[in-house]
Amino acid sequence: MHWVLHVDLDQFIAAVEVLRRPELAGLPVIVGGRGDPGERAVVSTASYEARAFGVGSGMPLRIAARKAPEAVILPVDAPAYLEASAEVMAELRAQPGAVVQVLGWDEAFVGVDTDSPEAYARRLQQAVLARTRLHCSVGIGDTLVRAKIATGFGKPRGVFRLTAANWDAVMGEHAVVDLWGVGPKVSKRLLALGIRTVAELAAAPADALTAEFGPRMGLWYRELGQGGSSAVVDDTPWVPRGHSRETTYQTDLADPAEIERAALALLDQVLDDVAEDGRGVIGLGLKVRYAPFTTKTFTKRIPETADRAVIVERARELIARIAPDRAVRLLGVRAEMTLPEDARDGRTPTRGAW
DNA sequence: TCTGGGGTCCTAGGACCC
DNA sequence: TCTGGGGTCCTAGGACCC
Repeated sequence: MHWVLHVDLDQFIAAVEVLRRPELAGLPVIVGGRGDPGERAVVSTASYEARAFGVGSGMPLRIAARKAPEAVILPVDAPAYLEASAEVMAELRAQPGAVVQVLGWDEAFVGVDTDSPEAYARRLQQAVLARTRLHCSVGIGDTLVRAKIATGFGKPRGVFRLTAANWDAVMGEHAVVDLWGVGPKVSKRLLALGIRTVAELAAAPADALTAEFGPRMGLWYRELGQGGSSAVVDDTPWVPRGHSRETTYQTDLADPAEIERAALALLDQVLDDVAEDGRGVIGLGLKVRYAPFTTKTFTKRIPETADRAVIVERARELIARIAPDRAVRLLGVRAEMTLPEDARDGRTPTRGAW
């Protein structure tokens, strides 16, 4: 029988840091920003010991340091995590019969035909541990959505199975926000329709949902409430659609000339990233956060044939739209890229892989 | 509490064309 | 001046994920 496994490394970033600093084992460890709690930055990952103090991902580093004064705070070292991630994914691909779809640094779907998915999952955990000294949790499902949600019930270091057989019993009374792809905003709009639980979403009339969310998303949310339908793990290599760089400045920028310089510097990095992929630019985006928290985005199409000088010229047109009299806290530049020939049929895995 | 950085996809509305 | 229906492209904004 075909199964979808969802593999998720436990406290991945913190675990990688502890591996190379064994003296940190058992201590509260927080990884975020440049490791300086005095700066504007947030927590990337906290170890379980740090989580016991109420520290969690996305929390401002300053607050985290206040909650867990004893914690060791480390800077983010992306290349190290990327390397560890590659080892993990290679081990997943080495499992017998495994089709692997990577979702991020620390998680992947594994499609496999087996009669005992739990035994397969346990062997997979052992293999990953033996190769990387990292622990993971595994969700087993008959759909991608169920496997993904199952993992949360298996943490840490566990295995949990979620299928059509126990979906209602396990998830029916959960709030819709516990579903993968339903956040606080959609949750609120659903509540306004009288839908609070997963079971209520699963049974909601389609026309009410499509009226609120459109034909595509409306039906998708209902399917989500039912546990999803796709069970296809797609190992087609991921093709990035674009690149972006974003910086929050430690002190707000007020001088327009300085703002322009900062934006052009980000653009330079983004264009280097695009060039590294050997692709062209078909769109530009400029994101501005005026202090304190108002964010605006400007976008522009770019002819596929534009060279770097032309792209920079178009970018200047966007930069010129930044309000000259407002302090800027964050700038972000995004480039949308041409798709390579073999990816233009829309078959590459995206969110549509569901 | 005071909010990072890198991504993806969806929708609405206006411009423009036939 | 009033005016249908359908299509595509562009821009802005929203939402979500890790």
